[in-house]
Amino acid sequence: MFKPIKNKKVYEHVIEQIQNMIIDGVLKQGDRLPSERELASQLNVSRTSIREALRSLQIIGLIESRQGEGNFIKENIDETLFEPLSIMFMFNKDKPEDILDLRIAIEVQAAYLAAKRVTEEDKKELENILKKLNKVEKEGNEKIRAKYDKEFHYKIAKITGNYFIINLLNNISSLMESFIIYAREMILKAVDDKSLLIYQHEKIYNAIITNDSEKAASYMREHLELINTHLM
Amino acid sequence: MFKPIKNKKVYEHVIEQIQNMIIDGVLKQGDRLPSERELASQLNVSRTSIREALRSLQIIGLIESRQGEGNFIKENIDETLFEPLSIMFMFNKDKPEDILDLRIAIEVQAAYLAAKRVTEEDKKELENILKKLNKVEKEGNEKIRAKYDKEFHYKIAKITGNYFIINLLNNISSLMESFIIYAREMILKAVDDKSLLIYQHEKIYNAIITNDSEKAASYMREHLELINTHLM
DNA sequence: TTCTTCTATAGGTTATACTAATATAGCATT
DNA sequence: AATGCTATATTAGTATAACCTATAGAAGAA
Repeated sequence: MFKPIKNKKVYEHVIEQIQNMIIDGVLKQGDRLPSERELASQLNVSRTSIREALRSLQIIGLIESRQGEGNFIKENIDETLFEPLSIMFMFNKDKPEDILDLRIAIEVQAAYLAAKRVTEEDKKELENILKKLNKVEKEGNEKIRAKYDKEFHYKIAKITGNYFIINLLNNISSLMESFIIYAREMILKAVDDKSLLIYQHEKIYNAIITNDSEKAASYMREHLELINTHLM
Repeated sequence: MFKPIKNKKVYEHVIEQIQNMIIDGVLKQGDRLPSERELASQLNVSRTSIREALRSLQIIGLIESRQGEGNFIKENIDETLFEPLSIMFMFNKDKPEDILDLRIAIEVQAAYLAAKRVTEEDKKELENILKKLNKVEKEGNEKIRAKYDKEFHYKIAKITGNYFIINLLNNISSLMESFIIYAREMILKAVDDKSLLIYQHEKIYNAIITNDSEKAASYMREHLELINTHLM
């Protein structure tokens, strides 16, 4: 008979409004929001509520607060996922290897899609990275080796053009580095037969440039499984 | 050469302390935090700062605020990723199909791992779901069909025991449902040859119960690619 | 016992005052 | 003309106090 009154929290309303303004294109990346006081008066709520909303938007990576300047829609939202993934990792600390399996999921699909979508320009870039990688593979410097290795995998993700894949891979890498320090270097040291790694990279590369998506995926899986077994 | 001076915001300190208490095991899932006023006095900061910290922790899904009761460490953090993924989706609205490729990434790996880790009990459960699915496939009700279809895929993710995979799949499903309403029903309607779907599900099932991870992965990919093409 | 009401305490919201960082403009020195 | 300084306005960051609202549990009434 009697209808219940509204319930939603004020700060939730504020979050919603700002999100909508972004969806509708009123606010774009890099734009500055009205000042907290102005927002408060425009929405007719207290500045505290505005701030709680802004704080939330900041944590999920949507805006950036700069004291003395204002609140801005983030240009680069590549780290959006990092915090939540870290949280999941925290509660999952018994099984850190799970993150490695997630990485395989992403990278295998990345290789598959890359083989389908690779352009001529991509092929050249990928070839360059591979050449550099093979060159330093014979020298001693682990760090440089790790750098190009990372670049190779990252480039493949880039070729897919899939924002989620690029982003997830980035975040997984960050997470791995935070928790398993120097993971990559350790892995590379653990693998005795360096030429095996070179060979695997080349197989992946060849599959991608010949648009053989199935093979690209399975070679990538083979490559990452090898690395995983050495990590355990 | 010159190092920047410290700056950290007060609420960031608060967040850090609470996170550390969780990592160190002082606070466990379901535990109640001290009241806001008590936290404020214990940490010697204002309640405003405490609240901004708590609000942030709430948004990333770490705690839950219940008015009149208190703030609690979340029991079930399955929705942790949803918000950030939505944000990414917002900025990526030109290419909604990217989420489908991410889904393939997750599910292909899920099938691969499931084939390796499946137990006898899992096999029975999966078989039951498959039987129900085949049964309703011939009847008309799309909704029930969609329900069991979803259950089949979810069970495979569950078998992996990988928290990230289960969680990501959940979130991707939510996201798909939010943005592509009734996606699953639409897909099922679009695929003329129902028996093809049955056949694909059975191939995946057989690969998993015979521990053939390679085949499980490739059949799963085939299955999802078919669905994707019908969605575009 | 069962139901209602009261009460203490929790989070939710507002208002106000102050602190700290930043950009800008204007002025002075060189 | 370039640099350095200072005052000022504007912004976010923090603190405090008061009050609103939801909840659980105690107290009381039936």
